[in-house]
Amino acid sequence: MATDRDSVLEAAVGVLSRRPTAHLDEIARAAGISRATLHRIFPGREALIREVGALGLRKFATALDTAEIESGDAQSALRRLVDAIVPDAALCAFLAGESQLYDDPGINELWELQDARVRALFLRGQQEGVFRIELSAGWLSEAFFDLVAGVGWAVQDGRLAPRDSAYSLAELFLGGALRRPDRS
Amino acid sequence: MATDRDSVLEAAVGVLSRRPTAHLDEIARAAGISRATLHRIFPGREALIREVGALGLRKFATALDTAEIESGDAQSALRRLVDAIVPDAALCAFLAGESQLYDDPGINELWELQDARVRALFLRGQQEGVFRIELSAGWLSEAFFDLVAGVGWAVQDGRLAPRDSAYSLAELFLGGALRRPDRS
DNA sequence: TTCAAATGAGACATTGATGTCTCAATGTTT
DNA sequence: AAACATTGAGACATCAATGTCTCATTTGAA
Repeated sequence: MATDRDSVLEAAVGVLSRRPTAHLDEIARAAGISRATLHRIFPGREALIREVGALGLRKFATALDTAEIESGDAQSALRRLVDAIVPDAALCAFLAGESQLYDDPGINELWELQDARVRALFLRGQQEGVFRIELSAGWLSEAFFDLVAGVGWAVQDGRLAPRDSAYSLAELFLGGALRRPDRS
Repeated sequence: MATDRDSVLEAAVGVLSRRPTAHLDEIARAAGISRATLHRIFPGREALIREVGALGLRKFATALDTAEIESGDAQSALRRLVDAIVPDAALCAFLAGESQLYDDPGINELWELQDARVRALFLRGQQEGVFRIELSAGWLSEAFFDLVAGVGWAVQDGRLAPRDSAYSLAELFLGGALRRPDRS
């Protein structure tokens, strides 16, 4: 089902999430195609970047669906989300770094939509008494995304083992850095 | 004491941390000088970026010094670090996003130095029984920096009130998102 | 095998940012 | 006031990346 376009986009992410200013030459080489073909698929750099962003948001939305974040208790939902999103953490890292993506109205709208779902998850968790209410749902949502992007970068650069990534993300975000003195 | 160069660099951070590809025109305007003068101070774009990076690392090192992260118990040290670094969070956001900065050996060495100090803080905290040992000191250090950068972005874009930033950062990182059921 | 489509390699033009220069205007020192 | 230094504005030249084109080669289908 992964069309030709998508496989090129995947390769582009690998390059662009590290160096957002990489030349088209480099992206084409990473995708195993020539610059000419790359240009035949995507009319230009701008279009390519936009498509990568759209792919990222599609995958993000799919992860939210897969995790069924609207169901069950909020903590389990968030843990499911972590598991679903970690494989695409590099894509999130790209989304986080490419702030100019959000100049595009279509992209921005799609982002707002997914972001609202995550914020709603935290709000729900706060109402359920699961998440802390001293921190705003907006900040929890933003910080979560920052950490997902951080995982993406760390894994790509080999500073974090992929095996550990979901655990490290979930434990730090949910439990914080402090050791709990009262683990019954 | 803030030389002319530094005031220009501060202005550059404001622009570059948002849009890393901003033109020199824009940076010059933000600094209130002409492109010609900007060019007289910094020989070129590359030099400017490098200087911004160096300023960021200098400020980061100063924050570590100010917070005396090598003294006292680890948790208090980290809280002092949060207070010391939050005013320069935008600079850290720039450092986090500009990965190509670390191609420069001088910059990279300076970064490694400061990063090692932060890692040592977490390691010490783990040995003191303050920080969780299930998460590696390296990951704690990286995640902390990710959140500092996240605070920088959020404050710059008006999504987080500067007043709340230190509290939000410290509480989330140290205590996590979960409400503690057993707060005696 | 043969024809059609897609691809890769490279040449070339275009474009936009950067780097360099001059000069008039402003500000500063003596 | 006069000499000096600094700045801003603008006109170029330069350069690197992108966009466009052609053509030989490969691939795939009939």
